[in-house]
Amino acid sequence: MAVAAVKSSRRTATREERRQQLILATIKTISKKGIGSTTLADVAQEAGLSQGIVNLHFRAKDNLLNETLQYLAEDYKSQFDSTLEESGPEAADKLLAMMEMDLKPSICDRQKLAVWFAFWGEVKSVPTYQKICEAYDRGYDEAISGLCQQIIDEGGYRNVSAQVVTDALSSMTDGLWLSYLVSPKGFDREEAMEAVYSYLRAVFPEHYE
Amino acid sequence: MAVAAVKSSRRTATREERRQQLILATIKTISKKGIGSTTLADVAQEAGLSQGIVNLHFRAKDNLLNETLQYLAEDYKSQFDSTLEESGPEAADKLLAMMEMDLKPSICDRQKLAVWFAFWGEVKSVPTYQKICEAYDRGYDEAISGLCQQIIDEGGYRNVSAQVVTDALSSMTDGLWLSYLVSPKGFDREEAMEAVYSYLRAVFPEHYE
DNA sequence: GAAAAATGAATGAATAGTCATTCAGTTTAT
DNA sequence: ATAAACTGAATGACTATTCATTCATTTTTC
Repeated sequence: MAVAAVKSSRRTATREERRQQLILATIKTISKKGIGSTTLADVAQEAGLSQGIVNLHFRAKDNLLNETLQYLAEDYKSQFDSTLEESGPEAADKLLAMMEMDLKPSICDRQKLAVWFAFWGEVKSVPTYQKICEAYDRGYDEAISGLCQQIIDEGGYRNVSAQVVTDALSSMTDGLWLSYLVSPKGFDREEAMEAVYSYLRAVFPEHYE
Repeated sequence: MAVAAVKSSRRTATREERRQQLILATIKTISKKGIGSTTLADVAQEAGLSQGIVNLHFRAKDNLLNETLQYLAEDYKSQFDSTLEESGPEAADKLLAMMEMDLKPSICDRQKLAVWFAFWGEVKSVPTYQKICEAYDRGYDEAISGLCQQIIDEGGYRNVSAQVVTDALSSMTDGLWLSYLVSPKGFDREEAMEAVYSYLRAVFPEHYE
């Protein structure tokens, strides 16, 4: 008999494996029950582990939630970075690729969105969430406005501000996510992308016609 | 001595007065503590009333929260309706007025936004919230797309869909609200309005140049 | 028009349930 | 054998809900 692969039912895992497993269980649980009704028992059960496990690995619930938000932000950032790398070479191609990324199923997925909105819903009352979200927004903003500026320079567009276009585009994706969350039935990826595209065409006609 | 006005310390108020007072206290409390940490004791204290008062008037916490969301939606709707009435006469004026309304301080106020986002954060896990939000979105969508269609017809715009423009505009305001919530320091009403305006100018040049 | 009776709004202490956290003991890895 | 990971019952804090009681206001009675 071949050497049996290490079964996944190994009782002990490395600290990092267990932490990630718990974070994923947290995401799943929040998307099902909401952040307010997510208990540590729910998370432990979702992970198939015991009562006390979260406190063992995260010390306190606060921590688990902060790290979950951090995880979401990093997950987004990494998709964001690889999209930037893989697309191109023109700035206009990159910008379009970024907008498409925001609407593709691996990002614009109702489960993940529910978790993002759950955290956004507490931004005003939980300073840590605000800090994490603010940092993540800044990164996004810089990348997008850099691309917009390049496009503006290339096209010699007059009366177009990179910052304004960035505000418009990033708001639009957040808002489209909300509409998907609230009205999944009425949401249509193509139509959503068309909303973004209509703006790009309108402000950068040279590049997107 | 003039007849003393009935002091506001009257111990009993009508059912409706008390309910509204409690709803307002709920909004204030949620904006400060978040929906997850808002207790009935907090709400009662904010209202200057006693422990059991919420259950007396709303039967259960669920109910108070549902009615609070309903109240927010109606409050928005009424500002929305009066903006529509007072502006005009052209559809283009009305549309611009609606967009300006969404960014004026009485709507785009961090306290109210925190409460909206708190509810949106639970939309996926609380079906009642979804229903209320969906209905309110539909009303908004119909009004805006009606105006857009009128503008399109007037201007003879080709290749512009009223629904697509509506999606873009309504997403943009939701997203701008989020950016205000997350980064109040970095938010600039003028710049936000400019983002919306840049889109309007771009898709309806005849009307907004 | 005053006193008595009735009404129902409001209180706040008591209850019952939920949940984060702890920790003594168990299992697994080295 | 020792250390580390893990368990799950126990604990204590917190909170929604209930309810007997208090009290302001209105209605009725004489």
